[in-house]
Amino acid sequence: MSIQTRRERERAERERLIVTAARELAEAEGWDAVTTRRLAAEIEYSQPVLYSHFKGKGAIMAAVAVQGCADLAQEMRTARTAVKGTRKALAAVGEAYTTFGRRRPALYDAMFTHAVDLPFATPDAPAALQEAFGELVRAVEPIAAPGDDVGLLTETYWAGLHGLVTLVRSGRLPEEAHEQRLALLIGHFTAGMGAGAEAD
Amino acid sequence: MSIQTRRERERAERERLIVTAARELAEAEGWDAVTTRRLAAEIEYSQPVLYSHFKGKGAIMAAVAVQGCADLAQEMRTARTAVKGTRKALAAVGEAYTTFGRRRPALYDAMFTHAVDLPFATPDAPAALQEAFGELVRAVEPIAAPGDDVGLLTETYWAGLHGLVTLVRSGRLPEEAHEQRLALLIGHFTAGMGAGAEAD
DNA sequence: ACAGATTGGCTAGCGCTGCTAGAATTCCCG
DNA sequence: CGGGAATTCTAGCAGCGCTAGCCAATCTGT
Repeated sequence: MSIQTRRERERAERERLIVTAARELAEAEGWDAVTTRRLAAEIEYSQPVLYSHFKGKGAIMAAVAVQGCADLAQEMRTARTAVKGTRKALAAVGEAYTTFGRRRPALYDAMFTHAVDLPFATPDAPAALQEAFGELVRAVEPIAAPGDDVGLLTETYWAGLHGLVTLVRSGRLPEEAHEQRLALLIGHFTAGMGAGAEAD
Repeated sequence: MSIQTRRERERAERERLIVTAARELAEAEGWDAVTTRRLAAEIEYSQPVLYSHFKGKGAIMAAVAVQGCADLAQEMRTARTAVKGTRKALAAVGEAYTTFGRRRPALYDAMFTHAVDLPFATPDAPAALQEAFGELVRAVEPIAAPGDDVGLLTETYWAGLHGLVTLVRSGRLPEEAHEQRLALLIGHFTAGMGAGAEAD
């Protein structure tokens, strides 16, 4: 039994190594540079080893994406709990989200841009995904009007943030006015709130 | 001179043929199916002919994207002028935009998702791009508050629409509640308007 | 402790991609 | 009708994701 567990442990560690190498390579040189040959060289094994861990390159990217979601969730939580007030919390989370997307573009692409067959909006989505979405929900929920569906409202806010990130990153929108656009988005989502709800 | 012009005319026609074939193939089977070999077979020429017209596959996709922008601009204009009232106009354009994105996903990807080196937010952007954005501006401008920068507000609205389209299309958001999310987005963008501005 | 079974990794290769050099053909003009 | 220019095609390069089949190291049963 000890031998079995040791092997499983080593195998799990190698799997972690693959995912880490893929993420680092992608963040350093973009996903185009992440080829199975290059990745195999990076982990100092031959190509077929990758396929004994993952079904293919897409599955490796999916694993990186899940890891990235955990990172994003943590950054959003930190941002949200660092400020006081519902309006500020929504802004902080929005800021954290877009900053993440612009600071770690390759990771962001794996998570939200590239086609990747992960279950997303279902109960059997990976925990990290649900955590990240949950952070958004916690920020949006306080600004929802009485009759609003919080889930749908969160998804809509998410879409706004995602649009800003992707359009800026792909050069469709100039980078410089990003903060102003983000402020506009947040402003419109908090416009319906009661005026005296908080002391700014 | 007559011969020269005839050749140029034939050449221009073949270029149109390439772009059309690329668009149709992409819309029928996705961009992965649009290989240079396949495209060459489709137009009944050999591969290198493509490279005498375009710098590479990316340039062909860019040409398709520009053509798509013209289509989108027209559909948005039709939608906008078909209704009366600023709020309804904004909704109609948003609806037209997202419908376009979901009805012609391959075209939409070439325009707004895939990396393509087209000048976007500059004066030397292709006319079709500026037209499409101009249609958005015309719909957003009436709902802008006095101090607002209309351009930035339009970009923000665009980002919201783009986020909705891409997240739904990639399976990150369930398709069914799309209309409700769109209504939420539009609602928040028109929330600041004076109540009696129009008769619904 | 040793023979046989099993696991696991590697070499080599398939079919495909975007793209291009150089041969071959076609066309125009004198 | 022949020479020169423009144009198109054949053939191939390097690299991609992925996999079949061999080979060595390891574990198991006696």
